[in-house]
Amino acid sequence: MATLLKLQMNENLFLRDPQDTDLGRKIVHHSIQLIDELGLEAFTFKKLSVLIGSTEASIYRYFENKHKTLVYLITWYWTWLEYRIDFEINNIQDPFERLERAIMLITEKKGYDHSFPDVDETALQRIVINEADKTYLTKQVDDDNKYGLFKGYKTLCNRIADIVSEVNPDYPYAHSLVSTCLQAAHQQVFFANHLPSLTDHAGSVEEVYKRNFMFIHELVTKAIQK
Amino acid sequence: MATLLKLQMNENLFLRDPQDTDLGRKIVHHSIQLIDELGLEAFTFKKLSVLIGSTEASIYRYFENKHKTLVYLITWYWTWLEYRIDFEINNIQDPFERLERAIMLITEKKGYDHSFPDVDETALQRIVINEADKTYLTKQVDDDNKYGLFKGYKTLCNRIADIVSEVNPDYPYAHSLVSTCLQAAHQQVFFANHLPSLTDHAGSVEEVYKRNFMFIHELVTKAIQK
DNA sequence: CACAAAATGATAGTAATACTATCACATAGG
DNA sequence: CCTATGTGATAGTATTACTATCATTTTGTG
Repeated sequence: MATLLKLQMNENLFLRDPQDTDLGRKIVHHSIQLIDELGLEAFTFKKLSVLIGSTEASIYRYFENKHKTLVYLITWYWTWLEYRIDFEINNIQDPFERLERAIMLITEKKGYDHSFPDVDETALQRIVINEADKTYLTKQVDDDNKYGLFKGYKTLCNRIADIVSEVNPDYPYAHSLVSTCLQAAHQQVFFANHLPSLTDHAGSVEEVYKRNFMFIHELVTKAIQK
Repeated sequence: MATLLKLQMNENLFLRDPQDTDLGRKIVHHSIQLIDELGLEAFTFKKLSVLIGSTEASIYRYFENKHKTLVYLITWYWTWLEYRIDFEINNIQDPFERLERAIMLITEKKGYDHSFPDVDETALQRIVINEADKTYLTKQVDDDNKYGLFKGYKTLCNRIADIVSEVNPDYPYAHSLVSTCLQAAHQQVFFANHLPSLTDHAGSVEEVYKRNFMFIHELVTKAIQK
């Protein structure tokens, strides 16, 4: 039986902490379900309120708007991913092996994590694939950044860039390389599903993920080779 | 004096060809200006119609909705970029040099091209940086793809992937590598402007673009090295 | 257990958005 | 000249993205 855990989230992501109440947890759980099902554009607080048998007004007490809700969910995912990387490479000494494990974790298909019963990580990974870029591709990106809304992503990126620098301290593009690979990790899956001529990954879902791991692993390895 | 040119666009991108009439050209010209200024979310046909002294109804006769308008503009950019690559590498024999020129063209900051007087390529490049991913990150991506709306992007990607394969026919991820680099080419600029801890590119605008060229050039070169 | 405080629900209302429809007017080409 | 096409003017609708108010329920604390 897994230990129940709670990830610490930046307070500017919400008005009332959704992890603290029944309604809050319902909002998180069902917004994942509904964004996955409808996509961000068709997702509304009205539809969500009907789904969970509550009201728009109540949901607005937790999240300022649907954009902040998305940023919250996506940030939760990055924070969770960083936690999993930390956990897994904790007692590995060899920097290169640490890097390999990290690449494995960012490129693998996610399953349900029993430590977080309200979050369907499989659905959330699909949301990351389809919607994550929309968190920052807005006119308010600088404001949002000022309030620390992207700290989860930046911390994750820096964490992995540090490992890159452990392997090769002279490689000058560690951050660019990692942010590029984090992007490719989900973008290539999207392309394999919808615009297959933009990738070389084909076959079953498992094969796509496996091939994507090999592509990114090789890309990173060669890029930072001394 | 430059020759005036017209890029052939997929007919499913519009209801009436905006390149054929005064109003159409005004719509293209000012939608670039307005999306650049307001961002896609705040851009509306109402605001555009006021700006060009026309009406919403008239604009709807050219484009089905603002999403299609964006796809049209972004596709125009990819088509233009491919034309420029073709033009520039036309009489270069060495595959590696052809590839280098292509990477230069996808990563360089764009200036105004007098062959297309209605299009402000500098503003359009900013739109590509901020909004391009939104063309396909939607629930209707498969429908849109069926109607050929992404052909411009796919053709460009394949064109460059072919050059990659000329340099190294055994590299198995030519398409993935190119789509990843096309993405990085604008994403890294966005990060340098708004989320600088996600890149290693800093300094003046010119330095950011130059460093990004070097990053991507090195990434590709090492990736496809035999 | 009582009571105050906090959370939720019910309801209403508003400005803006994303369209669609209709009809009149302009004009451009054959 | 006259017809077809394009454009403008105007109106209307359902939905969205909120905000506000007040009643009711739940909860934590003394």
